Amino acid sequence: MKKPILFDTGCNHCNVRIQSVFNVLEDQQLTDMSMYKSCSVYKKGQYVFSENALPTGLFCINTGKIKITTTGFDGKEQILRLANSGEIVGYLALISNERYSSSAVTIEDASICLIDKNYFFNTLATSPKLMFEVVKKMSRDLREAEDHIVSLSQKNVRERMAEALLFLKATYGFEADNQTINVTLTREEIADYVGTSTESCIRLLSEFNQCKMIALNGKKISIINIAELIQTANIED
Amino acid sequence: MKKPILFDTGCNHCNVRIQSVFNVLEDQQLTDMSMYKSCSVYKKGQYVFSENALPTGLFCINTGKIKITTTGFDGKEQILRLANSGEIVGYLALISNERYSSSAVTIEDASICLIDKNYFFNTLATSPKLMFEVVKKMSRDLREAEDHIVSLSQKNVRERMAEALLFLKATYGFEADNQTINVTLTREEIADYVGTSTESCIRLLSEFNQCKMIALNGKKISIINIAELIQTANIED
DNA sequence: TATTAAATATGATATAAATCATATTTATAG
DNA sequence: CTATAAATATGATTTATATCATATTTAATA
Repeated sequence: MKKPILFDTGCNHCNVRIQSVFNVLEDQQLTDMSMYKSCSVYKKGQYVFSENALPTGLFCINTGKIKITTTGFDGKEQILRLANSGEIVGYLALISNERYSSSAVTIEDASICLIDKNYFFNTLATSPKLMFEVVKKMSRDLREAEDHIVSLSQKNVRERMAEALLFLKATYGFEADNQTINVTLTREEIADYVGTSTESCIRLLSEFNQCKMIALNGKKISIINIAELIQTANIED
Repeated sequence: MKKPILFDTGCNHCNVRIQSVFNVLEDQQLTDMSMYKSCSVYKKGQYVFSENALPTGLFCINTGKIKITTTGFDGKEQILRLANSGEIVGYLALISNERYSSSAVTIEDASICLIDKNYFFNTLATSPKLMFEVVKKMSRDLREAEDHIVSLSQKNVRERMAEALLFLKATYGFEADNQTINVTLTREEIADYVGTSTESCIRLLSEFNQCKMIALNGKKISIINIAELIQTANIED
């Protein structure tokens, strides 16, 4: 489980700190934090943490993308959340002092820092600002989970698929061409997020492609007609 | 929107404070809190707060039961959470400083306290213990939401229905007879939690009844064979 | 580069569950 | 206590979507 430590520029110089919950810390606090974290490189598909393991700290994504998955009832994978650089992952089990209820797997090469548990808790206790940021992060995640529940309960697969594409765009943005979603997922992974079968996922993507709502290029998905995609997703206003 | 204030025994004497997040406060703090809260009586079916409204404080259930619902895409109701006495409700919008994304409706006569927003935030800022309790509450809710997502994604209606009955039992417990679930919901409300149609809900309950897993008496549901219900729910171990 | 495995694609079929329809029972309100 | 509405119950029908099957393409690995 040892990961090669690539670089250890201090957290105060971290290029994603502005997007992270640690944005509220003082420079000195960030310098201190550097001493209680280690940064590791992960190849695509590697586990960052695993279901049932005990947390030893908080993960913070420096570069790369991660999926948070949990194993369902017949071993079927469920993607609960997708995370991008700057985001913290694995805070739930850490804070509630439980084993991980989900796993984190890189969906592309990544470098991820692990902040020591005790150090994090101490900082949390002495920095109400940081605590508040963490709480806001939890609020967003909970709100997102609730939206997901409503979708799964009330929308059909077609609507959820359109919604998922918009969600991917919102999470990872576009590439330089301003229309290709900046993440590479297999059809099966998309299906595992949408809550459908891989075949249905493939069929719907291919249908959206024929409707000229999206364009497909291997695993890359481009959004051509976002207005129609929003309409297909049946989003409230 | 004025509610008759029934009683105002201080929070330090509150009979549900032991189950609540405020359990960690000192007696003096609870006495202080009493001055910044008002307690109101609600009849069954009344709104405690409504989607899109702005929070003015934190609700804490003294007696009674509440459903947290959100309106889905064709006006269909989705039950996101069920709360019992001692629980705080409406904390998400309050903390993240947003409008309510869901409504709270009493499912039986209730008395509910409203703790002033500013007072709550001040207490939160000065009591790391309370903050930690709130965070733990959020963690539990998020964890529960994630479990719900996996169920909705991967289980069929029959499994989810069995799971919902076990969930109701876990949330509200049994009545004195030790087998009747201590809450009264319509079939439609159960369907709105499970994510199915009212008819399917009715059919499944009636089927479970015929299988002698449960017994039905009007709206009251008794669990007769919990082992088989667990098996039907397809719960992991 | 050859070989194997994984991912994508698409058709055919089965089935779970929604929808529609209509009684019947139980609440609610006048 | 009666009238009216709401909730429960069940049958018939439709439909969305999973599952099974198999081909093709793409990626991984030796």
